[in-house]
Amino acid sequence: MVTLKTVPQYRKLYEILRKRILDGVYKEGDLLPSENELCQLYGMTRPTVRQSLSTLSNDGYIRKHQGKGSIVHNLPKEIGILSVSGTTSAVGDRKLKTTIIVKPVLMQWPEDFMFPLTQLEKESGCIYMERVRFLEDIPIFYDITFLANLNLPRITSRQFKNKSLFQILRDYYRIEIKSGEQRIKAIPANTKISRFLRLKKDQPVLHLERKMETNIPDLFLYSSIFCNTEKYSIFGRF
Amino acid sequence: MVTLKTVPQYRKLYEILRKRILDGVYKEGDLLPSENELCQLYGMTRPTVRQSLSTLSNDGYIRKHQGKGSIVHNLPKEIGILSVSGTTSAVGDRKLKTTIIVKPVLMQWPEDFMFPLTQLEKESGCIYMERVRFLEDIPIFYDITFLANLNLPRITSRQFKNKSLFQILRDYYRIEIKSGEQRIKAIPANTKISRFLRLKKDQPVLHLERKMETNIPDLFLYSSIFCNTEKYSIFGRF
DNA sequence: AAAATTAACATGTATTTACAAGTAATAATC
DNA sequence: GATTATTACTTGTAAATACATGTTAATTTT
Repeated sequence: MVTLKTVPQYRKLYEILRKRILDGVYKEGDLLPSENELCQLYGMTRPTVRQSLSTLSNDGYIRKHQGKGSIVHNLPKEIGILSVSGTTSAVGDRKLKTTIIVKPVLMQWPEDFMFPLTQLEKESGCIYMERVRFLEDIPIFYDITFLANLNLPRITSRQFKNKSLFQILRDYYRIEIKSGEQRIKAIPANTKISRFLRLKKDQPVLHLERKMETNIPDLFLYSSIFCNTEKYSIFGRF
Repeated sequence: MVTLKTVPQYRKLYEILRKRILDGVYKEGDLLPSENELCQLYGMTRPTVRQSLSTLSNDGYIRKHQGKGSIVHNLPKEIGILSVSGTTSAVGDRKLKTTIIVKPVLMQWPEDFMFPLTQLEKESGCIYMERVRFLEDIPIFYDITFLANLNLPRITSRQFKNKSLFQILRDYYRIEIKSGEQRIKAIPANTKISRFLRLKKDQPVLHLERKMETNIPDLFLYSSIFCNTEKYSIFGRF
C-alpha cells in the first residue's frame, strides 16, 4: 500500500526557507525573519518554527545566534559528496556526467567485503555496478556500488545513464538515503583506477568506503569510491 | 566577567546517556529506555528528554525508530577526526600523543592563505604552530594550525605538550568549536611531510584543509592536516 | 560628549497537554 | 492453525505558555 504521507508543517517551512536560501533570496550573511515573525507569516507556533530552523541549522544552511537571530551560512561551492544534506543529494551533482562501466548485475557478495554483512544480506545476494563520473569532462569519481537484493524488482534493467542511482531508488522504490558512515584513505592508483581516472599509475587517489542507511530497515547501500583530487577537492561539513 | 553558565537539563541527560554508550552500559543494538521512562527516571518532561535524544541522534550515537524506540548505533572504532560530536572532540583523541614541532608563535598570516580572511583577522595577525600526533608510536597527523590573535593572552607561552589545543582553548579561554568545513585531497608526500610521517617521498597522503567556527564571533581556527592513512583510515559520519 | 542604564527584541530552556502514527504482542475470529 | 482485529506502547507532531539569557539600540545620567 502506498500511503501518501502528510508532510509535517515544520518540514514545509524547512523546504520553503531552504529553497529561498538556495535561490539566493536570502543571501549569505543575511538575517532570516525572527522566529516570532515566521510564526505570524506561516501561522505556526514557535516550537514548530524552531524545529524547522533547528533542522536548517543541522544541515548547515543557517547559524543561530542567541539574541541576534538566524544567519544564512556560506554554502559549499565545491563538489560536496561528503554530505547528504536534508532531502537532496550533494551540491553540484547535476553537473556530473555519468558513464556506466559495469551495468547493474546480480551476483554474490565478494569475500572479505569492506563492511560486515548481515545474514539476510548475504543470502539475498548483491546488485553490483561500476560507474565513472565526470565533471567538465574530467573523470573525478570511479564508483563501485553494492546493494543488497531486497525487494528491488527490475533494478538490473533500469536505465542508469542520466538519472542518478539515488534518484532511481527514490522514484521507483521509495528508498531514501538517511545517513551513512565512511572511511577515507589516500592510496596510489593501480592500473585499473589510473585508466578510468586518466591518471598516472601510483598517483595519489582518494579512496572512500561508504555504508549508507536507507529508510528501509536492513537495506544498506555500499560504495567504494576512488576520487581524482588533482583539480577538485572533496568538500565536507561537520 | 566569568559567568558560570548553568548546564541545561537536556545537556545533562545527553552527557549521561552518551557516557553510558561509550562505557558499554548500553551496547550496540540495545534499546534505550523509552522517552516516558527517561522522564520518570530523571524528572524531566518529554520535550526535554526528546531534545537530549535528538542531539544524541544527530551526533550519531543512536537511531530513533517510530514505534520501536531509540537504538544504540554502532560506533566508529577507527580514528575519527572528521566529526566534532557534541562537546568533546573525536573518538580516540586521548590515545593520541602529541609532539610539538613549532611552538605557538605570533606571526603574519601567509599570503595566499587557504581560506579567505576578514580584515579583522588580517590586522590582528595569527598564532602559528606545528604538531605531529602519534597513535601507538606511529605518526598519523602532521598538523599546521592557524588562529587569529583575538583576545588570547599568554597563549604562546602555554604548555601544549599533553593537553590538546581544543582543551586549552576551552579551559583557559572558554572557546568551543561549534562546527567547521573542510576540503580533502590526496597528495604525494613532499620531503618535509615524509620526514614527519616517516613515509617515503611521493607516497600518498591525505590532506585536509579545515576551517572551524567557535562560539566567539569572528574567531576561527584553521588547520592544514597531513594524514598517514597507511594503517588507519579516517572515519566520518554524514 | 561619554558612559551607564534601560527597554525592546532575539533565541534558549522548560512545562503541560493533546493527538497522530508506527510497532509488536495479544486476543478474537474464521 | 492461520488470519484478522485489538490493544498497549513506542516515537512524531503540534499548540499554548512562561521565564531565562544574549544583543542591540535608545535613553538617561554623569
